[in-house]
Amino acid sequence: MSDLDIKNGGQDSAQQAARSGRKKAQSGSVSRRLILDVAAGLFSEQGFTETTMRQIAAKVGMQAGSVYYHFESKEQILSEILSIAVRSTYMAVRDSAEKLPPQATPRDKIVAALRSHLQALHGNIHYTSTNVKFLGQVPEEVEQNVQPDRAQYEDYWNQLLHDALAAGALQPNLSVPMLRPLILGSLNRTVVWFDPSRGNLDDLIATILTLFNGMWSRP
Amino acid sequence: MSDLDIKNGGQDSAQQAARSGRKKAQSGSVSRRLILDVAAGLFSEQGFTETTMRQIAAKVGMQAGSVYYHFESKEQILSEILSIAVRSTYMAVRDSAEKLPPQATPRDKIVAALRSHLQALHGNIHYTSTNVKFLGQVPEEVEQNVQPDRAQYEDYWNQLLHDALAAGALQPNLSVPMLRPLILGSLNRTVVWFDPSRGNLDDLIATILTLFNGMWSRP
Amino acid sequence: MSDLDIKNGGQDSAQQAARSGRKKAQSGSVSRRLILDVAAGLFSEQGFTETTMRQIAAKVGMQAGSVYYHFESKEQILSEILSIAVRSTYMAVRDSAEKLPPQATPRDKIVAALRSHLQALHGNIHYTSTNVKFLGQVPEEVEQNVQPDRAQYEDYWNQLLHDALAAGALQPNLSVPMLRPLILGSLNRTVVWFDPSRGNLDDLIATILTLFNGMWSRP
Amino acid sequence: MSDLDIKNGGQDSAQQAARSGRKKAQSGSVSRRLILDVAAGLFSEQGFTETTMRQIAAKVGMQAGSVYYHFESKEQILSEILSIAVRSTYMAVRDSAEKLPPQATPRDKIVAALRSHLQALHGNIHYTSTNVKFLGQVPEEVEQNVQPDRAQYEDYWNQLLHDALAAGALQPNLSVPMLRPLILGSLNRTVVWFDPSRGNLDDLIATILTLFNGMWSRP
DNA sequence: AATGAATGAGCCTTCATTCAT
DNA sequence: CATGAATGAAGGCTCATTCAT
Repeated sequence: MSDLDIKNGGQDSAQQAARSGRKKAQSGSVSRRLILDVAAGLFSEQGFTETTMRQIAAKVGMQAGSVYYHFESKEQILSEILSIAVRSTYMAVRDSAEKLPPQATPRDKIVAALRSHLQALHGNIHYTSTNVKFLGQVPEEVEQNVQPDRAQYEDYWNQLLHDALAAGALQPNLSVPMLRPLILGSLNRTVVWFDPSRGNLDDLIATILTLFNGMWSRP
Repeated sequence: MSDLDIKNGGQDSAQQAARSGRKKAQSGSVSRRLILDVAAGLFSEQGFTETTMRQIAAKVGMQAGSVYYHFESKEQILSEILSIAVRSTYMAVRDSAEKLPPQATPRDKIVAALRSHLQALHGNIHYTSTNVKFLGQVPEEVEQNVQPDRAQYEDYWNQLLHDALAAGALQPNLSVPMLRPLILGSLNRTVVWFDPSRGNLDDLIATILTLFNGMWSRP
Repeated sequence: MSDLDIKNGGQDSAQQAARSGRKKAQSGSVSRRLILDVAAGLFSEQGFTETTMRQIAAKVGMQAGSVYYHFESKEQILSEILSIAVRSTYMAVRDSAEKLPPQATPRDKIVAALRSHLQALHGNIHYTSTNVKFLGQVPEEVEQNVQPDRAQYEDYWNQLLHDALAAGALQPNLSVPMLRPLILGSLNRTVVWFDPSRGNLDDLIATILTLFNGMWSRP
Repeated sequence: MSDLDIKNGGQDSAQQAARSGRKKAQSGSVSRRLILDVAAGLFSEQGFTETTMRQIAAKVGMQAGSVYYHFESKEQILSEILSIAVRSTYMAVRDSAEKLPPQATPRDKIVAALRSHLQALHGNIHYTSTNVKFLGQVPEEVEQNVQPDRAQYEDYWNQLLHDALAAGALQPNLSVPMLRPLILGSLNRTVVWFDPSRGNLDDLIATILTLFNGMWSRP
């Protein structure tokens, strides 16, 4: 299981529910989203197992049993949170890299992606930190559910790095399969120790860019 | 709560029991150590809450109740695992940095510490990954118990980096309070994705040193 | 901790639920009251610690876990039983003493209280004997909960006896602080050995009045 | 189960152990008596079930397992405590009543017995209060063990009262089967509320004699 | 859509007891 | 005599989940 995450956010979680055709309510239910938000907050603070359905329900303002009208299980809630985290990060990162002017170099793209990943991470912290903190510790079934989303995002970074390597922008002795999880893991780990309300996110980004400066090939 | 941890861990107490040929009292330590090893393995794989005392006991080959002869609670087991992880890592890192020849530069020391931290991390993976994965998610009481050990290790790294900064070895715009958790967090995160049985640890170290090359001041 | 307690107990809350034809909320009270009744019976027969939640639940016809929907803990159940015992006894005793005609003497009041205390005691035996048997042996927390109720009832008897003493109805050398617990203790102890189904309660009362006849001042 | 208790003290508890012929040590072991004393203290303070073998052992200064060298079970300990309580009280009461001068009246005897019972009760409080508090709540097997001792003591009181009744010393309408448990119950209950370190035992006796003055036939 | 009530499986922990040494 | 270590049964309690209303 490698380190990478987040993106593309939730558009087909509704489809998913539709596909599975079961009773539950669809997409846009306000309650549904509220439950996800509340759950993401609790999961990221206390952990998945440590959070009870009753806690979630209480914070949403309903009874524990009522949550089951919107979700089939606690795991399904987690599953959707993780998907949202991965997809939304992916979308943000890809957008910021692709919207660069045509003359942007592979290095420019990577830098943009890096910055954007960190911004998405800390701008959506309940969802993303749930995702980051529980990587490799979620129930089998949930993992399988998010895996495709993760893979897609990983692939995007692989491509970014491959392009840069092919263009001679990276130190030639670097290997993408080692570099990608290393970079993403470093970024993701900031979720554990960096508090945007106490430190400046731009400072963090600057520090990371300085530290990682060694990856670029010397001119 | 910043990111840092681990080393050399725990073999001592086993050796200790072995060395001291004392008949009784220490013999129990065998069970004790066995429980810790087994628990560390299960915790790091499944999570603390997800691991049951019965699982631990079964793997050790005893009854669940029997574990309580050796430990007061499940939390105490976790607490000791974390302490072992942090302290052993600290010892290993400090030893490797301090045993350098006198003419070693601050940069040499940091490089040695980095390498040693990673080796300790992956050489004692059950203990260290329990520590790394659950940073910030352990029960209050346990956290308080390990906190002093964490702080000591953090301080050691702070000093290492401050010395280097004062000696002009680091980029002058880097700040230690940001750099230290960033570096340690990056290293620690490898616990989640790097598998020494599938990749080469020296390759990982080399890649990290290349990536982090940007932190040193240019000659 | 002195000796005193109990009365008229608990039928109220049932009546209350019945009276108020409210559809919901109170319907749960049926289970609640049933649990209290069953628990009181088991506690008084076997003891608090000796009684298991599973036993209570089984006799009520539910699962052990279900009891926790109605009560927070086993101790809370005990706590409510004791309160019901003490309060109901108090109410019964006070009512019977206060409803006497205006020309009733202090001695008449005490006799009425005595009789009423015994009737409450044996008319609500599960609750009251739980209270009597465990006096001074209940968990700290529970004790604190019932203490105010006990104190109130004790005070009532103190007043009864003081009035009689002041009116010259009692032997002048008797002291209320010694007399009150002695009398109430004697009455309460009947809970242990007197079985109304085998002996006649009025006979018991008559015997007690004869035995205690020494407390009144000789004409 | 009626109310009555205590006497004759322990003489054949040794015989008992001998009879049962099992491994355990006999009679006079210092440890044995120490265990009984400690256990009696803990039982009377905390209750039987609430007291653990480890607590007893710790207070005696040994390991839990070691207690089993002296006693076969926790219940056996309780059993012996109860026997000691009942027998020692019986002996004290009988002695004080029988040592009266020949011209002593039945009433004199009863008064002496009453006084002596209270003195034994509060002079041996750990044993006697264990006995008094747990009346009717001890395990079946233990109850059967003490029952003969109880019966013997009850019979002694029955005889005392019958003699007095036959001699016209008591109110003729009193019945012994009701009077005896009532008297003994009243006395025993003092165990719960009377603290000899805070009140004077002679005052208590005087108060009781005044209160109970109604039982004697009027001259 | 939501709730009150209950289920049932499982968890951590306690504790009397056993037994080889 | 005594202990260290372990057993195994049980206990209080939690919690995801269900379901009739």
